[in-house]
Amino acid sequence: MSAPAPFHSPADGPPGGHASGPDRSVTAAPAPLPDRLIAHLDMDAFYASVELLRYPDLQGLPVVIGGGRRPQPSAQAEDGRAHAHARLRDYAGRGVITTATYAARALGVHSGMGLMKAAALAPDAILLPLDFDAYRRHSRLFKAAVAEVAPVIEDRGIDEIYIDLSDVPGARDTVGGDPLGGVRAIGQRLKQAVKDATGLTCSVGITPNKLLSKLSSDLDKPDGLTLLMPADIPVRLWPLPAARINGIGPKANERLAALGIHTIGELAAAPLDQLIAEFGSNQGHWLHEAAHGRDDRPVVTWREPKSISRETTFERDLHPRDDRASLGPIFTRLCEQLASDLERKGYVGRSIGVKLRYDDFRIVTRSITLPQATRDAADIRRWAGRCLKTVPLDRRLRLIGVKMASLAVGDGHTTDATSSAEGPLAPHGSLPLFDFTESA
DNA sequence: TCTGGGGTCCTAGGACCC
DNA sequence: TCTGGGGTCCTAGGACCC
Repeated sequence: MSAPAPFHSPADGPPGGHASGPDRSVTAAPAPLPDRLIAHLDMDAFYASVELLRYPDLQGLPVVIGGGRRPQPSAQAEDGRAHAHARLRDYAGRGVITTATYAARALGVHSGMGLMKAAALAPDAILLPLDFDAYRRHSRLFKAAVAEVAPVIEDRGIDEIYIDLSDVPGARDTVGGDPLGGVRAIGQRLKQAVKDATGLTCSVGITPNKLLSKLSSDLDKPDGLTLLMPADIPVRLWPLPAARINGIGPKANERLAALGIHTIGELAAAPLDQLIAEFGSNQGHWLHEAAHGRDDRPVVTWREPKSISRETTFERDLHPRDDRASLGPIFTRLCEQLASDLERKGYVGRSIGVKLRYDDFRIVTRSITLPQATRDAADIRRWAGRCLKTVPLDRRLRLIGVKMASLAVGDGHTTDATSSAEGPLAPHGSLPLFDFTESA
């Protein structure tokens, strides 16, 4: 358990050894290589690219991957030709785009967009369902290929990784008078290894830290290789929108805009006091450091999971009372899936929680901590049911989920103490409460 | 006819303890 | 006869990311 905080608290102070401001000028001698050389490698339109390996005839066409829970309505016979694929216009349901090919992005659709909305923009785009097994297979392949070149890898999900190149042999070699020649060659080797192993392209950024590398891998997509060193920050970083910084989302971006801050350079020039006044000490300091390209988070090769969860969005909103007959079995199945996930991964947990999303998109959560860890499906179901009883169930639900936290490595044979308790939870207010968890 | 599923981390208040 | 003050655990909500 060595998960570092993603942001540096003010107590950590700024990382040492840096000049304090935007005062770099062109110098005659090349700057020495930084202490660390960190790569961020991002697969290009990953899910879509894996699908194009399978359907090469779709190359260059607008294709979106995504899906709802409904069967593809007009997926005709699987005769393997382009006309067999569903079109976006035929979709009906609640799915979102997971990945869009670059041709589809040119039509204005992007990941996260609802498929119904995307269909209005690009009705003729091809819609392919998700095939997670295939994506996981290719994910393992590209990560293994990278590990052959540079073994210190931090997993950031199915399609991206950080790689610590600091101690890779040759990384600090000067090639043809270029002090970055060695590290550039390693970047090219990484890309070639990924291509050889998977047939897929990726984009790589190499810089002194994770923050800058993440930004840089995005500067020349697809199939890019971008090196960015501290002296490049004013020219290459500061013109970018502040929201390009990993960790500045829509909310923070709006608050920055209200301060008249739109670019990373404007953020770098903002008085620290002003940022702290607006965002608090922690985030204020972090914003300031980030805008100056400073980040000393290490590349973390393994971390224990903190929680494991299952959730599902219904095809139509369900009422806790009227649709009790549907909700009960769905809820039970989520608990069983969660129990089997815990077993497969070798964890038990002490904190069981539920999550509901109402039809108006409001989310409520409830959780309870048990005296003993468990992974038993019936235990989970029982305690999650107790949590549900404390939630107002007075309007339709869009989503329900179950989560286990406070995880520990374990085999699940150490406890049965929680099995039959009637517990401490009191109903919430005076709202009508329905228990759809008990079979009628 | 908006808006998936699986995660991480932070904040903030209350309980409880020394 | 006010006002303590840290530290930790628990719970709920929210921002953000892939």
